Amino acid sequence: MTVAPPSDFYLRDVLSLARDLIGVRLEGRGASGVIVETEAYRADDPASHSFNGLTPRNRSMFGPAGRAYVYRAYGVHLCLNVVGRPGEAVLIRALAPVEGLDLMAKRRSGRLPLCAGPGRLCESLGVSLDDDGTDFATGPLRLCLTEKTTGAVLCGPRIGISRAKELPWRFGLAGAPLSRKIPG
DNA sequence: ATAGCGATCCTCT
DNA sequence: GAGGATCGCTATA
Repeated sequence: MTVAPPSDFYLRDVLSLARDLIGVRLEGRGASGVIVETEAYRADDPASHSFNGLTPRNRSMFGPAGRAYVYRAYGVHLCLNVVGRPGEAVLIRALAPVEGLDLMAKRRSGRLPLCAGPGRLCESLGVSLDDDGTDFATGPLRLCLTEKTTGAVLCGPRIGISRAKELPWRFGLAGAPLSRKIPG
């Protein structure tokens, strides 16, 4: 039995949301994993896709909370976000694989790691651009609070951005398979 | 271990 | 026309 987060789970400060998504299970298309790494992108944040206002690409960031914002990065990979308050979102950067490891490996053509990295986990879960705007309670990708994994949560600077690099808005579960180690 | 680089293409200026 | 919220391969140490 799975329990979706209450609707107000997403309607708080995005830093708090990013921190609390650590340990939550994400399932999609025959595979699942526990979220172990996230990044927060705030409305007043120069690194956020929403910083310059509503555009066709980022419209999901201004839509209802608790939905997906999926975009293509570097013309190659996909990245998956959880939408919070208007203009705010949490990038899912790594999962600890739980179910459907065979399917993940097949989707990844055997390349490792399976889910450490935003592009990798999208490939493992079969995320597509069509998932943009879908609801995490009822859509093809679901978040489950059941048996939330707990542990020490570290934070450090975000990865791969050129602006607001210094802000410690990346969160990771200690000891988990992260995309990159968090110092400290 | 770390660094460099190409892939690939869409979005926004 | 520039520049990515990345990844995987290659080279050098």
